[in-house]
Amino acid sequence: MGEYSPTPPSERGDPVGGTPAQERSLRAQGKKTVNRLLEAGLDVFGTRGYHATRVDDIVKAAKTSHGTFYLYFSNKEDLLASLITHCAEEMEALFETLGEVTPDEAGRAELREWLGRFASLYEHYGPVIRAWAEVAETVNPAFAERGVEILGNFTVNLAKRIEKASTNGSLDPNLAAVSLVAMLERIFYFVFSRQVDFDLDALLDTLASIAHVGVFAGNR
Amino acid sequence: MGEYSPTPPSERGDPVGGTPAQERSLRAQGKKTVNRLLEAGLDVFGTRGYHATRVDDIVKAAKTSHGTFYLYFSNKEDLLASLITHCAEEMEALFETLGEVTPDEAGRAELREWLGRFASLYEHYGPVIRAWAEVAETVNPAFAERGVEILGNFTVNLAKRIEKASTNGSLDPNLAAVSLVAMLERIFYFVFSRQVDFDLDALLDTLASIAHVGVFAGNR
Amino acid sequence: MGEYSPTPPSERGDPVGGTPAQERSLRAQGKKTVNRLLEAGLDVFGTRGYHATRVDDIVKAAKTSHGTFYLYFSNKEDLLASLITHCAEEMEALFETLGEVTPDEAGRAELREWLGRFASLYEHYGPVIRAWAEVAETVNPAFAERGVEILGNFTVNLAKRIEKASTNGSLDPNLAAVSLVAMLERIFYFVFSRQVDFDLDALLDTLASIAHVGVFAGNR
Amino acid sequence: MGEYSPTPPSERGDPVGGTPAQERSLRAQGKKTVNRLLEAGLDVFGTRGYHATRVDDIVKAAKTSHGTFYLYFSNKEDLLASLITHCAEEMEALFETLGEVTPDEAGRAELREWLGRFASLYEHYGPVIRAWAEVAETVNPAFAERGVEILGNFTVNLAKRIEKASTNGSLDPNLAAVSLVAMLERIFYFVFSRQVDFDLDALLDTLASIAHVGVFAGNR
DNA sequence: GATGAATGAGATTTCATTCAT
DNA sequence: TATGAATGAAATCTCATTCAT
Repeated sequence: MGEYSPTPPSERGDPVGGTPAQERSLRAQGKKTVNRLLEAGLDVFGTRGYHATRVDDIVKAAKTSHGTFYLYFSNKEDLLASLITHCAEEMEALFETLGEVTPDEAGRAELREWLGRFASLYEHYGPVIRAWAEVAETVNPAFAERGVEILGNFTVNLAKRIEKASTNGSLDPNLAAVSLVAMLERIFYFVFSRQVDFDLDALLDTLASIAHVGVFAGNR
Repeated sequence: MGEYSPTPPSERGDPVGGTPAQERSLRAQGKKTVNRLLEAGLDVFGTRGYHATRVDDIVKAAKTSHGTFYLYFSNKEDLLASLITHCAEEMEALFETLGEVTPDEAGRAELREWLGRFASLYEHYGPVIRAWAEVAETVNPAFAERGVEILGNFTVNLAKRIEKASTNGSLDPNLAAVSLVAMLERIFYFVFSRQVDFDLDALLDTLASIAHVGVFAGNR
Repeated sequence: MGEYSPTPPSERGDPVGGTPAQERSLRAQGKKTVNRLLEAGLDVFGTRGYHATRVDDIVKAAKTSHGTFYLYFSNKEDLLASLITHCAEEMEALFETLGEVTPDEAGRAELREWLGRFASLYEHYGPVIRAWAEVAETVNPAFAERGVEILGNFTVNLAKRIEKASTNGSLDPNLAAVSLVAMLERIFYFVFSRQVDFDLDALLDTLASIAHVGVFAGNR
Repeated sequence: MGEYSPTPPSERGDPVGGTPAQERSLRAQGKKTVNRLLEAGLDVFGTRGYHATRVDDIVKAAKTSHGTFYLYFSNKEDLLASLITHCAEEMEALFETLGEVTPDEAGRAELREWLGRFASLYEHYGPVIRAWAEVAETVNPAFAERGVEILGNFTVNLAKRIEKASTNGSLDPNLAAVSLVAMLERIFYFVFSRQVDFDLDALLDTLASIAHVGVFAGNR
């Protein structure tokens, strides 16, 4: 399985803190704390779901205090925004890594590899991606815009390749691209939230197959 | 487009109220109130999302009072349970209506029709379906079980047909079935929550195409 | 001493509740509670000062709960706004009651009577008037506007009379009017906040004298 | 206009720091920091009001840190105390400068000059004077005592002169003195907090006139 | 059957103050 | 001497739920 290992925030140069954090200059200790909070947030969003998690949960998971939380983030949504920023970067990077998808076995393999990397990313950032969608719809239009931007870019890209590959007239490349992304988002959600219990490798094979044959005119 | 018109609760014989309601026998006025609350709930869940809606929102939308709400439902979750019951019935009925999917044009048309009906159902019950997934994951395992039951039944069903049609070895029928459902759930969510703006008919054509070619070994 | 008895909110037809209260329809009990809160607020502002009073203090004084407070007012400032509305009405009414101020003894008496009424109003609404000024400067410009409007009206009025009476060239009627009002506001503050301990009647005599002789060209 | 230029703390030999500062001996840099904090405090009290300013605001305005603040002052009140000490000294000095107020034009001019100096002082120390009154009432009786002491001295002084000048029986010299001070405090507050927009020279003329004619038996 | 009123537990948020470097 | 980091007590505010009419 083609692995893609999402860089945890703590291993990057500059953690992106929330609004209050950006108005201060952070030293090493401060950055460490920001990261602890980000990771705690991701963790708790994953287990309790974004809406159900209270700032208190995050603070406990990060072994720090309420006061400290508000030193770096203006609220729970602000922390989510930071996570989204990180996640968005990873997604954009990932989206660039999809090579050409030919109708032969090589094309299928390319897809399969890429799906594996996507699954890895989703395994890590799933809670953020789900919260992102929820919040985009109801709370903060800015999140929606960023999402549309990223998905849009990828979709356009994907659509071009579909167009090149496809001989199927009833298949709109753009719609097909979005449909694929939708499928991935939801099936990974099912898998990683343990609502269904599947063998991941088999699933990735199946997804690659559906995509390859269904939209890239791949040989069966 | 093959239309499927989900029966609104108000047009059925017996509205399914929440726990408190079931312990009493409702007269005409009571039933009307239950229905107003159910529809208000569905409506508000749609605009604000399940977690963000407060009992107060529902009560205002239904033009009634807090006291009245608790006369018929024990809490917000109880109201969701009622909606889920309705929705589950509709889904089960819908799932039965998928005929045989042959590799030829007729099979594609069958799929296409059925997708249209699913879209109609989703358009109405989308908020419930989304809340269902959210809540299943975190709040109430009973919801998860009911979901697994329904989806499981359908999936098994679908898988059998895929198996019959498919000649593609790398495609696990069960996984393919779930993947299809996942795709539909998410893409309809995108569409009906207006996060993307598509022509529904074209989308349904595309979805039918992907499914037909990708998993039912349909001709291109 | 000419007494002016400010109508307590509870004796009026319609208590002016805060923003949340205006969105609901209040029954008798609700109105009673609004009034209890308003009076408690006035009371506590008086003893602790606006800034130092916590919602908790008001709630305790009104013998009700936090929840109830926020049922009728959106915060402490909102309650102050209500009190200001009441106070502003009383002030406008009071300002209309100043008759002509002639240079003779009758004029002095007229002033003296009116000052007594002002003192009474200030005794009741002092805490509001002080908070009004504080908050106007820093928190909410809307309060400032209302204040300027009321004082402006009165000042213009007063200035006209000063102009009629005065033969003193170096005395700008408008400035004189504002100066008088300033003097009253502050001296009453000193007196009623017990920062100085004076005989009120003697003080009113003195104030009447200063005003009469100093700006109304009254005989000594 | 008779100008009185209040010595800024920074130009004096010994800045009066707060309690912690007095327990240590300050070098040049320390004194500079104390002064930066004092001036920042005065500045922020002016714009946000004493109660609404947080230590954080002062610290930001002084371009220093929380830690540093507490190196020199034990809290916000302690900083106010320092400012009050400075202000009190200036006021006492100012109060000594009022010469004899004769009924003729010279007396009026004397008053007018002095008022100009008072206005200058108020322009600088207004925020302190206002905070002083607020805090005296509710927080710290020591402030009240100091205020009474200063105003008392001045009032007694002023009262003697009023008594000498006055032939007006209904005018209690003490009360008249306090009333004058009250008038000045409030009208300068109005002017310098920009709640009203007046020509300062004209205002001073008017105030001088009211005081001269109203309490010093001056000729019109 | 219906409603507005009331409640209080719990969540969020602020901020003065202390601490380690 | 200076500073950013951390803390936690206390305040604000929300909202599901119960109650009296």
